[in-house]
Amino acid sequence: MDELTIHEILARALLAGRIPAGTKLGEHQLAEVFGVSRERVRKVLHRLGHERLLNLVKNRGAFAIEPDPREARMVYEARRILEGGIVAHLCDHLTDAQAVRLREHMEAEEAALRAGDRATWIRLSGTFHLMLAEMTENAIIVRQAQELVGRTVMLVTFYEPDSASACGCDEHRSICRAVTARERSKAIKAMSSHLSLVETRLRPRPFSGPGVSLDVVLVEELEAHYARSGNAP
Amino acid sequence: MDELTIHEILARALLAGRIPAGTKLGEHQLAEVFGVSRERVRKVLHRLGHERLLNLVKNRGAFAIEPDPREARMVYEARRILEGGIVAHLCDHLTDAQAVRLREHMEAEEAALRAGDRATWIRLSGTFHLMLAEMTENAIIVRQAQELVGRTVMLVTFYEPDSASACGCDEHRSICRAVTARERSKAIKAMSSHLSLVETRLRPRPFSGPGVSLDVVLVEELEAHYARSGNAP
DNA sequence: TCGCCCATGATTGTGCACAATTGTCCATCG
DNA sequence: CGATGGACAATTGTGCACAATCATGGGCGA
Repeated sequence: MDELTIHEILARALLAGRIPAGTKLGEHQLAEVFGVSRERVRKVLHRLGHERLLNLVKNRGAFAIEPDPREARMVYEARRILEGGIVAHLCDHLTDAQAVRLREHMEAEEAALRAGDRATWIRLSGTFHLMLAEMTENAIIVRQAQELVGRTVMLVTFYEPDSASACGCDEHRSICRAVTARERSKAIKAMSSHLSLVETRLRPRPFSGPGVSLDVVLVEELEAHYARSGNAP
Repeated sequence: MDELTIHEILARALLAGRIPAGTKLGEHQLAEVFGVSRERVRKVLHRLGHERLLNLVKNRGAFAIEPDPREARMVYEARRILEGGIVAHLCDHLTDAQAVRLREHMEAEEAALRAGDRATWIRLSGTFHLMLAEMTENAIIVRQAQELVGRTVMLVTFYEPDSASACGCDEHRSICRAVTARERSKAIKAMSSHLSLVETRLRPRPFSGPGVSLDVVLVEELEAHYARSGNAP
């Protein structure tokens, strides 16, 4: 069991909201589940803490972060600023090929929505923002956008555990129109109001039961990982 | 010697370009200089590697990153995107108090330039961009901007070891004007062209001699740290 | 009965010793 | 003379044992 693998599994589980907020991730516990030594787990935990996916408390342990409304507002505002910069940049640098890719993506999104394929629609809707970031062809910006989008997904799964709503299609459409028309100010405003709308769709979640135990979740994630890439225990 | 202190000293030395690019930072060596155990240094080194201030090579060690032109272009473009988003945001959210602070900063910059106080001017010129980021009052954006500005400083000290040039004053002035006038598109263009100008001022450095040994540099940084905050060995 | 204090158990932090990997140098062979 | 192979030295990675720290619960006193 590689340490990169452990990191990937935990990060994926955290970002997908599989591990309830506030859950304590004990070093010994994780070491036993993954069948590795404690030090291996330690390094991964510290790395996840540095990536703001876990709360590290000195001499207490690592806990899955519990989003508070202040942080949610901060994340969404950061996205408005960063992604506003992205679309402004794209207004000046979008290539024809990228414009085609954008249009194709929009059509796929709308087709999935019309066809009632909710799963596909949610997935496409989520990758739209990352797609815009990738079109800057700037690794730094892509990483920053990924980090923010990841934290957004955590927020959504926390505040809306059931509905798992996606972005509005027409809002994406208007962003695309503004970018391809090279209208900088309009693109920024479209992106900003779109993200604000997404933010207002968040509702304070009624209650968050502990659900199943952490061990069970981790074993599930472990098996899911093996199912994804070469099933070798 | 706290581990946070070690991290701060090394980060500061790296960002200021005091440690020549490509320098190997051996764990045993650092442990001896700081008078701590090797594990303490290890953790700091890994953290610095995760912050992209060091190149970590498995089973080889940690090396001060050597900037290549590709990375320089990437950093400056990322700054154009991010800081473009920042000024666009400020166009809509700048308070009167912030506008006053901006104007005061500009006047201080120009005063230092007129007075020939080069050191002050360079410092003020460097904090201008961070000041804009802080005015978003968003911790995430501030951190991202700090990271990019830090890497820029590294690039500048690498490519222009002697001149240590700063930003152009009138360029800052025009950015301020556009922001306070709430002219979004003009502000973005001003920031973008300003950063492009700064980028073109970089010259491929003629030669990078090894200079003094790493130990000497570190001891200097250590003493500088003690001089800054409570001189206790 | 309520509140405080201390002992105890559990969990994380740290130093140390050993294992693994890599780079280098020298000898030997083609 | 150049190339290749192996052994050695140096450095990093890892597991283990112990120390430090914090929550918990029971006992004692007012």
